[in-house]
Amino acid sequence: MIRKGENQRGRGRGMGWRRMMTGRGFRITAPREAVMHVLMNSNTHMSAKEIYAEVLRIEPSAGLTTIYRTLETMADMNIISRVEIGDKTTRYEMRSEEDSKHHHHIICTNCRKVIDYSEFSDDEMELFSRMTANIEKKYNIKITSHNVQFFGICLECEK
Amino acid sequence: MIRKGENQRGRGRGMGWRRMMTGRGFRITAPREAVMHVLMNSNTHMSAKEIYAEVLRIEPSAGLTTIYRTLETMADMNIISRVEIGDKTTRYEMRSEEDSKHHHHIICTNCRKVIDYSEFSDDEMELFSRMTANIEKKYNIKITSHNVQFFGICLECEK
DNA sequence: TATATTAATGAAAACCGTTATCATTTAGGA
DNA sequence: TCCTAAATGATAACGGTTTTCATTAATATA
Repeated sequence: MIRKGENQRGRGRGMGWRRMMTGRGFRITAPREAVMHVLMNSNTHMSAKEIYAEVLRIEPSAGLTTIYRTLETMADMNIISRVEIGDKTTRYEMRSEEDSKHHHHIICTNCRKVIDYSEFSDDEMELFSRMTANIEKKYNIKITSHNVQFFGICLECEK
Repeated sequence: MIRKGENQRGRGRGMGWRRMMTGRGFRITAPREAVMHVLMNSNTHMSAKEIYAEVLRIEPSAGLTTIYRTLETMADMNIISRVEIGDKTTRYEMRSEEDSKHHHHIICTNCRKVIDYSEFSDDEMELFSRMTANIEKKYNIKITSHNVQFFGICLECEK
């Protein structure tokens, strides 16, 4: 059982979510604590069902519906990020200060494994902001984010 | 009714699909003709259901299942492209010679409208091939394709 | 601290895009 | 023209997600 406020690995980091929630009139509940706990202690991109399985170990009475609702809420508040990798399952990952460092995904089209890629060179950074600016001007649209995926076949699947 | 071989807008272009199919032992059937006809005369990214609705006007006896199978087949053969825009529906677009020019998508997160973006400057092109090479070396993985999406709010949704 | 208010929850059913099953039809080579 | 495997269409199944609704519980307030 988790005592509220307690958080081994996530101490300090990623702790702002409670304030973000209460600040917007949302309540701090046991299922929400559990979901955040799981996500903060995970370094992979988890599906709702995977998160649910972990949450059950902490909050055995939790329902899958609530997991979906919590993830939706958290993502809308930019506390976590949705990750789409091409199968029709939405995955999620933390987005606390440092973790939110912008990154792209490398996806194995065979096993759907995902590798994060965040070592952007200066010209990569610059090019993307230039592309964004170009698009905004040309199409008169406000770009809020972008998503870059590289597809391939990973080592294990290759052999 | 469509006569086989006839194709107003798609004349010449995109006509190679029959050969690609027969060459690989696939048969030319009425539903397949209809799906290709619809896609060749469309300039938007259509879902299976949208394509089905159009196909019914040409081949009223066609079944939705066949549409899904045809799209799957065509996409696997690189005759058409799958387009994922974040809702969980796969969309498709033609991929004949000129049309297959590599392009990215700008997606309105409100109405899910998609704008194609294909004006790649030389340094954009070069940067992407450099990124690809970097990733292949660093992660020892063979990259086969990439996907770039820009998200924002389109003009109509903005007002 | 007790209470009232309303957000949040969990169970169940509904939903929606897509896929599997299977008997029937048909394209295209013999 | 006939044969045979490929393709089809109807139906049911599937998997992820959302809706519904009665119940529970977090927090503002007295």
